[in-house]
Amino acid sequence: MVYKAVMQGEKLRKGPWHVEEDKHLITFVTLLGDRKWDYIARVSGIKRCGKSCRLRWLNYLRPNIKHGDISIEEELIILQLHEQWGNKWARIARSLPGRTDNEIKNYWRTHVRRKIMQAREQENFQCGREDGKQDILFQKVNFDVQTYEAGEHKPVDDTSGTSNTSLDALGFSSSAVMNSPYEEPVLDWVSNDQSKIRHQGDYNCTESCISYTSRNSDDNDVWGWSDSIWDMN
DNA sequence: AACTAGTACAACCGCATCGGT
DNA sequence: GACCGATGCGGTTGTACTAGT
Repeated sequence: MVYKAVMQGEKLRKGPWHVEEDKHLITFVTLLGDRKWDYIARVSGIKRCGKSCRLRWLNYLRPNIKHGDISIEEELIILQLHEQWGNKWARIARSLPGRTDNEIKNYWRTHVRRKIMQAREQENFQCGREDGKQDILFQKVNFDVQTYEAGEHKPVDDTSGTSNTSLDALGFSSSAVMNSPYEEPVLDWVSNDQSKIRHQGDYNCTESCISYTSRNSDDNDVWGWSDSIWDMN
């Protein structure tokens, strides 16, 4: 592995962390707290800069970090909050216990943007499904493409008293959402959705044609858009 | 089996902001 | 108020892994 192991200044390491480094870092953060990173880097003997130590701790070693797949609830929250706040990953991460800004950012880039591009490719047949319906998340990512690429985000209108989009339409049972640690954000998103659709000029569909296709099965490949069609350059 | 392309994600970099002096 | 180091944040890069051919 040649992860550009360039030494910097006085032999500061770069690249992937070794188990021993992790152990060292955990020990010293436990002793000294997760604040004085330059100090920790110096006294611990870890040949890393404080910044690198902080990042390793926050994104990987910190207790209560959730590793593993982003759940559908979490994804919905990410979509909603991104729509509200734009690329404020740290802020979004605070609404998702155990998830880091880095993880959410990566997830957005690798999963959601791909869907956005797919949505864009299919713009020509919006609402063009045989049954006259359009996938709800398809609509959302289709919406997000404008806000993301413009580097802006539109505040979500207050939707008091507007919503009735059913959770069932999103493929969730109400109880599943209610029992979720993310209950509020999910419900907020659901309740906001109709007004968003109304206010979004590019939405061609009304709520009457909203549908949701389940992600977690082989039968529906709404998420399985193949090929990387997102090109940053 | 070997190669290639695509994907996931850890880690780095640069800039902005904060806090102490 | 200016300076400076530390910290936080978002964007980007590089490598490992996986699936397809």
